[in-house]
Amino acid sequence: MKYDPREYPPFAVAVDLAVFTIRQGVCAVLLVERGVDPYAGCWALPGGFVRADESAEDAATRELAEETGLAPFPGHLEQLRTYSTPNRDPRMRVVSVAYVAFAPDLPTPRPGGDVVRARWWAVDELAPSTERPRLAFDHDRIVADAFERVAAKLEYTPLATAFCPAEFTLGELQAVYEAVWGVSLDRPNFRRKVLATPGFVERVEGAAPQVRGRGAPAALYRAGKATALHPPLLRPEGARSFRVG
Amino acid sequence: MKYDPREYPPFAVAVDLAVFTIRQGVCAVLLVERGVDPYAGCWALPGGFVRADESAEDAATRELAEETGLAPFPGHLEQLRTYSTPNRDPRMRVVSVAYVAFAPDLPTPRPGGDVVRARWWAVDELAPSTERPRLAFDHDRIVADAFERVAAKLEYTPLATAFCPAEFTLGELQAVYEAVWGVSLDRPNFRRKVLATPGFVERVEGAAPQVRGRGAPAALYRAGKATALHPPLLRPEGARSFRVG
DNA sequence: TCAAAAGTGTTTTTAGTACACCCATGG
DNA sequence: CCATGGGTGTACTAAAAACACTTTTGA
Repeated sequence: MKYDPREYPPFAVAVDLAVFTIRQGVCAVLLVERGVDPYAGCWALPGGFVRADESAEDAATRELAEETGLAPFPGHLEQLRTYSTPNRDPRMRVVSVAYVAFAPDLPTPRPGGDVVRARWWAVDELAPSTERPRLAFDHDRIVADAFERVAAKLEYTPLATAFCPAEFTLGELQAVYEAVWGVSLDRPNFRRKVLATPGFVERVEGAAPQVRGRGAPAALYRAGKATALHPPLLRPEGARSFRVG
Repeated sequence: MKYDPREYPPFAVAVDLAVFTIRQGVCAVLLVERGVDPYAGCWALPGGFVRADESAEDAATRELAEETGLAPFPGHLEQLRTYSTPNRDPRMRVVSVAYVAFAPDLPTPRPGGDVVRARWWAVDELAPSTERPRLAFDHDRIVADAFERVAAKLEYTPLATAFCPAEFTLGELQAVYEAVWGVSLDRPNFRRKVLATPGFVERVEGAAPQVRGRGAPAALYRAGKATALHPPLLRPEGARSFRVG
């Protein structure tokens, strides 16, 4: 490769975060309202520029801690993909590395910096067929890709546990699957499947705290050591899977 | 977001291509030998810088056509992930968006530009336990990630057909699976599985050309319209799946 | 005592596996 | 005529789906 400067035009590199959680049985994503142009007043994914001395992963981790106020972040963070359409940001050439985070129920973040407001949006509120907010840049596309990634990851990894607190019941775990996939699952079969998969969950000895409502007290589990599910827990036919835009 | 220039330090953005094919029943990846420092004499993935007016996808498509000499490229191209460790390129800050390509057997590319040589490397030649060539930058990591992506994609998409010519026999399709996964599959069961999956392959009327060796003439198929396999074709336990480095 | 949630059991259906076997072709 | 690859059939096994049922708690 030659050193002709025209061969490597300068780009700004940013990260965008699609942080998902389950609140009241509904899958939701965190958006912030932009206070400045471009797209002032629009909702956008939280994010920021990658600094000169850090990797995109570092930038995503840093922004995630800033945005949620929690360090270390208790959930799961992974790279989604990179968006690089030339005019996706009208100000300048910005390449954005998008990340997906799976979070247990977090406190609603306090606004700060250029952010006017921040709130959780149920994924249904952003679904294509509904009246939905206008998102900044290509963030509707990123949200759709991110949500599809979340739904797919639940099939072949145990990452549904990343939506739960450190100790959880099988009912809570099932609620994660049902919220993300938009279906109801057969409880006995779900239970058998989870317990039959080595390393998915580990039993925690001790009674279940009876703060979670009526019914018999449930056994508590924590996340196991497996990183993949063999065989996978495939979503049923009618499961939700939307494309925004 | 403010317009403080320190917030968006300049980066060079590059694409790297991990192009895989099946040759003589072996899965192989295309590498080029670098002629200039850094890493002169090392083998590297083909790639180049993203130009000011194109997306990373465009750059990958362009490089793929240049590298293989074929436009349009007959196989499948998809984004893998982005690598952004601060010192991955000693010259300057380079963020690289890596792509994976699935190719039918291509002619060995002619060198050109800064490339001294180019050749196909069997994935076994790059496996961790063997004496293997030193790869430039973090390309051993990218190759490993890319190969894992290929092996996984065969499970739940019909993209094995992208390794085959436009018309192919079920034996050739099975050979793709066996080469990538490093296992032998039961032919009757593989056949049933493929034919039972709607949209995986379509029958092509007409006889099979008897140029492919001995045995009875095989029926010809072409790729179907499905984009995913329901249910997936999971690799057996002993299937190959290596991490380089 | 009833609704809600946890947990167990059983039957049916489906998908996957492991084979044995015949056919067509080229050397 | 036999090795090689294509194609069919069939029995066995494992997993998934559907659903009935008991238990434990809070209201």
